[in-house]
Amino acid sequence: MSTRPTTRDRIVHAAMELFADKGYGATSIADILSRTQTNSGSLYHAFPGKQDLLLAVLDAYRTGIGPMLLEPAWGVVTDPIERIFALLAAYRGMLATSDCTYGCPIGSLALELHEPDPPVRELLAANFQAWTAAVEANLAAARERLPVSADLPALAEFVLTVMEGGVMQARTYRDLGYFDRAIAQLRHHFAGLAALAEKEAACA
Amino acid sequence: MSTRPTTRDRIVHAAMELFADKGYGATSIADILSRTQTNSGSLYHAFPGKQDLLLAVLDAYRTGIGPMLLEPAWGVVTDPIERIFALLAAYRGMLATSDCTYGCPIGSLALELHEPDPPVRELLAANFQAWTAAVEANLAAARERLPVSADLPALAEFVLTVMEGGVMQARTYRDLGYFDRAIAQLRHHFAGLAALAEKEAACA
DNA sequence: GTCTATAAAAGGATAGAC
DNA sequence: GTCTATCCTTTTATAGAC
Repeated sequence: MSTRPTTRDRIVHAAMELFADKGYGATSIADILSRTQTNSGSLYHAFPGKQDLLLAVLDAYRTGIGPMLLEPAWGVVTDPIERIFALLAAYRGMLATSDCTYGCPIGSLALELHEPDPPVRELLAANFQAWTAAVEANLAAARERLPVSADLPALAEFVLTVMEGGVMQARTYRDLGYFDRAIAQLRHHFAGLAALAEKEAACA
Repeated sequence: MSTRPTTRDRIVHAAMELFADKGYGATSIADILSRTQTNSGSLYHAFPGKQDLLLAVLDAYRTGIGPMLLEPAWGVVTDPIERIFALLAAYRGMLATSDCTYGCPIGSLALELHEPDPPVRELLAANFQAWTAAVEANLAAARERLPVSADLPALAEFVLTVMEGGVMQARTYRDLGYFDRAIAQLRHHFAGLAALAEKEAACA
């Protein structure tokens, strides 16, 4: 099943790391070649140009969101609301082990690329969508604990909103406290929704 | 009072626009020279290098936050909580008139620059801090309408969190709805806090 | 599919006259 | 303080042998 990675895969993997670490524009082809110990001929054999490599990277993030992000985060957690906060805790862990340098690579690219070509923008959006869809599925699983008026898609988007905004501040201040306080506010938000739902249940 | 702008000021102004429009890395010195109709000698006479120009831009944002952002946004609004949402509405307006392209220039730079030199990072943080301080002042003015347990600095940070996260998604999807729904969730959050505060007042 | 060599352009920055 | 001309490096990408 697990055969040795192709040169193409090694290049994509190195590009993922470098784009996350330095940004797309600040990563040169030479950086990628040096990290993978390949020559430009190999890279341009696999990809027409740098932007196509970006597309491959964004596609890898999108298809990897389950096995690389969600499944590890949800290992032992089964409660759907807690799974949402376990996902957020995974981002906290990445910030923590990187000295508040590594946040959300998709968010960084989304704000770095100001006028991305349509295919790039679509893949950025597809990544966000896959993320919020996973959150929304958990919200749906906890439907009875939320007010009937709750807009689940909007609430799932809001979780992403808070994660990205918290990551941005934690990175800027190099202080995990900014992320933690954002998540704490989100906890309060969910607690308020749960209280509303209980009140509704009592009146039914 | 208002004398003709110096060449230095015209360069800073052009750089503000271009950094917001294309990003720092994607803006070349030649771009700035062409927009200001100046020559490289003038730019390098005013600034040692490109990064120093970035510092001047970030400083201009910081000192301009009152007259350029807060005061216009707060023109007719006096209620402190509504002033917070008027500020958010100002960002909505900028997104709307730019086809969801122009969001928060500070946030974009904060995520574009992955390892900014300390002075750059400090100015990014100072911009965030000035913004949240203005929000926090409004929260303090509405102190009696918020629960005694409310953490005003954390709540002010949360407003920034939601704004930045909402801008990111609106820009990525090129859809203002993502921003609007984030703000609507924040409205609910404030409504919940107000309800808590009223309950407290009744029990006192 | 991978190698070396190199083209072709763009980038930041400098020199020195005026 | 502004002008022109230019240096030097980096960058993306290509050519063609193996």
